[in-house]
Amino acid sequence: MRGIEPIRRESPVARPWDPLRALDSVMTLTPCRCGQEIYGQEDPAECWYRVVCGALRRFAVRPDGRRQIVDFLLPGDWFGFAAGSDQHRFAVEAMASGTVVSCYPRRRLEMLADSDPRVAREIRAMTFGAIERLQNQILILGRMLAPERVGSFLVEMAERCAVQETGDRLVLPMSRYDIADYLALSVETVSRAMTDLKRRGAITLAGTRRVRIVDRDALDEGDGDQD
Amino acid sequence: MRGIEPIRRESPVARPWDPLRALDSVMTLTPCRCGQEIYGQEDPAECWYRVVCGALRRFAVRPDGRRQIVDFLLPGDWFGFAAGSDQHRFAVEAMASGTVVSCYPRRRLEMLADSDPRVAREIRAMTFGAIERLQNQILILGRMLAPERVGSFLVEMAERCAVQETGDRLVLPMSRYDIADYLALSVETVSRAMTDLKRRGAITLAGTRRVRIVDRDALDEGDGDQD
DNA sequence: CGAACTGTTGAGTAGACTCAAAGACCGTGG
DNA sequence: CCACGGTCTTTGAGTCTACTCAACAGTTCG
Repeated sequence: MRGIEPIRRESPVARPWDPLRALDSVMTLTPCRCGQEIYGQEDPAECWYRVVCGALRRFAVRPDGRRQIVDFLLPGDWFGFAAGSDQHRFAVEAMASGTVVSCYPRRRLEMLADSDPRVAREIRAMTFGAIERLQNQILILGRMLAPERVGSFLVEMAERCAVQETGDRLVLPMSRYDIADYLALSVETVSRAMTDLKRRGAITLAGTRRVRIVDRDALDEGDGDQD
Repeated sequence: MRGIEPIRRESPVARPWDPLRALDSVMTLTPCRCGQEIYGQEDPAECWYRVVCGALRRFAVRPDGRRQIVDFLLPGDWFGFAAGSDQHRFAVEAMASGTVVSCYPRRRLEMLADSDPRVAREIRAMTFGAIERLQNQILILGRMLAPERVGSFLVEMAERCAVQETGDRLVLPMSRYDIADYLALSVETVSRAMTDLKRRGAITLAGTRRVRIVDRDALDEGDGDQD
């Protein structure tokens, strides 16, 4: 079972009390095949989820059939808390084999939060994390040029994957199609932008998903005007 | 002092306990001139805020000088809770004269939340509201054609302003420039898209900010292929 | 080994951006 | 009250980016 060990985003350093430990009692683990649906668009929202390992995509399908990805979910990320409503607005699917998520019955979790302020704090922290991801995506979508968008996307992924130790080497868990549907670009444009960044010397590629970030500033400042 | 009466988004119907009442003790009211800054990008995040009346924009300014608006804030909306960090990532400015916001010291609010689960619930509800707005903006930015984006933006504003009673009549609190910076379009394109939707019969305009939605479906299905 | 999927590259087109200018609207001050 | 300056808004002309359609290379998997 290599590569399926749980990963905690926050390193488990001397913390007086681990909120996740307390939630373990109401949690169930679910392993997923690649492409497997966790829940569908408009399914009832009965559980909150947390990525243990692997990667997932959260998306909506428009009436015209176009798919729009709203979030990529990595180990440690929470998802599935529909805003107030009892219904999901987006579907969630595993992008990698060996993905495992933990499920927390919503009612139980809310009861726990009512009885223990530390759980409530943990829930606040998790929603703030979700807000940060959404804001980052909006900033990325606000870029006008395709290489800028792809570049800042790579920077965000690098930060989320915490690749400081790996020397800015990064393995993308998603396909070009996924990136295209996340950035609101066509696949061809994503591919061209990658080639562009490579030719420009901002990144190097080993295979299609193994990216090494060479010039971080060139990436998120856009393809810009520097020489 | 006409037009400056507080507006609650949730109608104050028979609700056993009003969480906002409990927060009033730590709250201070701040009236703002049009264009006035509530806080700046990277200011320390000491307070959370709530819009009492008026309208504000939340935005970032890029290194290249372009402004990107991340959220429009209307009466009842909370803002200013920076994700975990002690620093804001965006600036907030009033868009209308007669705007009033209420400020809640962050530490105090968190202490209140720890001692009263109903306050914690209220905070959860408010963050879910923020998440919903961000997701809507991502869905809008995901549209490929300018008239689609402007159209779905108008639908969202109509829903947020709760114009059911006014017969789909809507007064935009923001300029074309603000809309452009929200939709990641140029001002000219926003203007052309408006004229387009008008010519198409999806909306009518009285002045520049008074919009009447005639054909809602034509708006958020895009400019589409129907006839 | 073939089929399906993923990824890259090319050619042509359509939509959005920039630059430019003119018209509408607003608040101010004479 | 009206004239004025400034901002906001609209429209036009030309350029450029990204989309679509198409073909081909590389990979994975049955």
